[in-house]
Amino acid sequence: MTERRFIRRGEAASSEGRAKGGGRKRTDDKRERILRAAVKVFAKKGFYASRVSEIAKAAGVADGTIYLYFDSKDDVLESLFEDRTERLLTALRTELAKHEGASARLRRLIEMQLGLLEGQRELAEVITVNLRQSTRLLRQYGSKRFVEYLEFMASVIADGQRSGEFRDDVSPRVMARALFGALDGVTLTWALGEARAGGLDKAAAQLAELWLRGLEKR
Amino acid sequence: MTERRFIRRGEAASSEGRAKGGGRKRTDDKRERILRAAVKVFAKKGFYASRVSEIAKAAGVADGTIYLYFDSKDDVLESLFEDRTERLLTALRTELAKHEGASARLRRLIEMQLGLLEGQRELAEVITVNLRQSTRLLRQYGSKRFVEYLEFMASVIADGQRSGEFRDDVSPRVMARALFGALDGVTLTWALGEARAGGLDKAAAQLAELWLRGLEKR
DNA sequence: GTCGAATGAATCGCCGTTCAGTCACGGCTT
DNA sequence: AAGCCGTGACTGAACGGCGATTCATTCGAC
Repeated sequence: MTERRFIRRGEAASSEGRAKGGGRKRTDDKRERILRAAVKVFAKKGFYASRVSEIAKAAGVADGTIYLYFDSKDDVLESLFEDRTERLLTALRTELAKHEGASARLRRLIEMQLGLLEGQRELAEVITVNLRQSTRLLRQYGSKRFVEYLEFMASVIADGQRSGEFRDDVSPRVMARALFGALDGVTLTWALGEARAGGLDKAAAQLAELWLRGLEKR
Repeated sequence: MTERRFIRRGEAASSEGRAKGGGRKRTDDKRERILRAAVKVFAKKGFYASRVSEIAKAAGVADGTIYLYFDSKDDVLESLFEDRTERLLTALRTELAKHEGASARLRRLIEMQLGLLEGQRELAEVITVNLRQSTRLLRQYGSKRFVEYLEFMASVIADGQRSGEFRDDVSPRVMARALFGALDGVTLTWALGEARAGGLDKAAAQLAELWLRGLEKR
């Protein structure tokens, strides 16, 4: 009911520029343009109130073209989410590898999740709000990537317990969910509110402190 | 665009029972029946995938009747949310008044938010998931009741800071958002997952411990 | 008989999706 | 080099289904 068809991934690294004579080859570049447009539109009006034709217009593409790259409107949201979460996850893995100790890593994780969104209010809004709008996404218990993300958070905590840095009388999974929820809640307020610069960074510092103290073994 | 019409609130305390000869007077009782049915339907399929006719059927009422009590499908969700949040808030205010000290009160708050939902998986699901589905609800920065709820949480924290129990280098508002997010995240997983009995209670204990340690002045 | 709550079939506008047609490209033939 | 095709990406008007909402009608209570 929702296989992704046609799509060729990674290919010709898409040198981004419109280049010379608008090619006639299907490009990942176009797929990306659609995703970017979708972020804007979804953020402004929410998934259900967004029209496919609006996304098409914003992407500078015909309505039908969207269906060459995605199966359905739902698939656009899902792909968007998968795609961006994957990026975040990759960035996190790379970055956290540079740090020693569960505390430092957890702090960095919090800073990064909030930090990356600080400059991307629209994306933040789509992820926190719209994710919950596609029933399918949630029913499947979140997409694979999302579960992967939570498991990653849980593993950071579990590592800390194993090394003796963190209390081991709490469930890493529950803590991961709670931490994600906390970050998500703060982001939501920020995105829907004034979204003032630096707001998330300040929140990140406070939250990191709170969680580290809360998890500290003593 | 969304004034609530016709509706008579609180009146005749609705003695709940179907009573004798199904009256021909508009009753709060019927309104409540519709809300209860809406919880079930929304929980099962999500707000957008739910059909007004399904709610009507579940409530044992004609489609059109719903429009005698609510302005629109959106209004049903909004009313549901306002109504239930108000109940929770009232219960919380009463309960917390019985406890001395910000720590005890915060712990009780966490236990209650999770505890009240423990027996009401469907309601939990509607509140955590569906709330975010009505763009309007969110855009208005959450309903009045929701803001009220958050302010209440923030005030518990602020009290603790004033009394010297909690660190005062964190923003009560940010912490309230984060705490709500954490509880919400845990509830969401629980509601969508196995929802095993006692799961939320256990989570409540862990979360309370974590937050109290994190907020503790030292 | 009057009032108005309740009904539920019919309406009607909307919007996701389709698909017949267009057109750019690149290879092939001459 | 110039003309000719075949291919398939792209287009966007038109379709079709769906479901929220309406409202003419029913009927119970007083």
